[in-house]
Amino acid sequence: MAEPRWLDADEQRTWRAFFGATQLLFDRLDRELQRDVGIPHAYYEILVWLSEAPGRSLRMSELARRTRSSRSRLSHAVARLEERGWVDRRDCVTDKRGQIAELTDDGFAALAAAAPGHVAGVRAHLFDVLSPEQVRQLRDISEAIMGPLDDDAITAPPPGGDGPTR
Amino acid sequence: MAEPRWLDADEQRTWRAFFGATQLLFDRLDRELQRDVGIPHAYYEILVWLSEAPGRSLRMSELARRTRSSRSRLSHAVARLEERGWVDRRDCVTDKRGQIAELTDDGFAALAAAAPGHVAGVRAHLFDVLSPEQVRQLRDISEAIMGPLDDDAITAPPPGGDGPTR
DNA sequence: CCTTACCGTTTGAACGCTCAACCACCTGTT
DNA sequence: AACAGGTGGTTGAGCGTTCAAACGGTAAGG
Repeated sequence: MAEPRWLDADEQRTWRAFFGATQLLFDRLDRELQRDVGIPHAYYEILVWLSEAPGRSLRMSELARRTRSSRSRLSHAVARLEERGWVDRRDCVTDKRGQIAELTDDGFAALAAAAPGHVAGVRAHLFDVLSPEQVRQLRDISEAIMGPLDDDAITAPPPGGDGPTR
Repeated sequence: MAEPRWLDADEQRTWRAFFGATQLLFDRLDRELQRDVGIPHAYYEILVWLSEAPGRSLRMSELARRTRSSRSRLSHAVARLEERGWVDRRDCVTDKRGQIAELTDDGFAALAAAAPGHVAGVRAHLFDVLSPEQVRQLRDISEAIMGPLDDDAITAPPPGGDGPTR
């Protein structure tokens, strides 16, 4: 194990600010959504992706990919949304293993009711506190971070040496 | 409710990038920590704050404030860490309602073992993919976001903490 | 004192997420 | 045709977080 390279004072301040900002921001948005619509943000994302898809429907596996969710997580989530009557499940014709999730009219209505408030929250807590220049910077920074992580190898680490480091 | 001001194409791209980046980054760090140490990042934060406090101990309420956690959440978390033998609870002398959480030697050792890997992860997935200029920008952006959301800001950690740096 | 309101902390139920099975189906090889 | 290995999706147990309720302790006014 190599000697650790600690964060210097500047890096630590940046890290704490970044960590705190994202924690506060997403906590806040999640809480607002929970209060106004009664669902967590992850469920809202599912509704959004479905609403934007042709036929308001997507295969489970594709929906999982887009929401960056595990299949298991999505399965549980769609089950909940189905209980609420906001999503329907039907079999896939071309692949009998497949399931297709479709947004119901009630689900669409719920999303339409929720969206303005949520967008207002994103605007109020994010875009309104940044300059146009900073918004541009944030996009570049985010894409730089996302790039290396977005490899679809999000699953399991290679079975190689399992030393405590990594 | 007034007419919603939707996100334009640029804002949407920024929002999705930011959302995706933070989701991927924190998921990854959390997963690494869970695999290497067997605790979620929130628990790691508790250990860090305790290690930096004088006497390696803090009142529950103060610890909750610093970790931006609800009292309930912290209570559950400390109970778990206590089961593991990494934290002790004792009564507060000056206020009989109070409880004081103290990091045990085992807890300190666990943190010392965990920290290098975690810092390496933060470096690899965040700082190493950004230019120095971008790091500076990210700090400013984060502080701008955090400002309005942080109801009771946290003053810098008291001097003389003896913890392993983050 | 006694009351009333507030504060610090804990508790238990409900819920979302993770992880490790598991089943059904598809695909390629022989 | 048959089989092996991979893929799509679900299930249930276990854990962490939230929420509302509870309980003892403190503080301030009569």
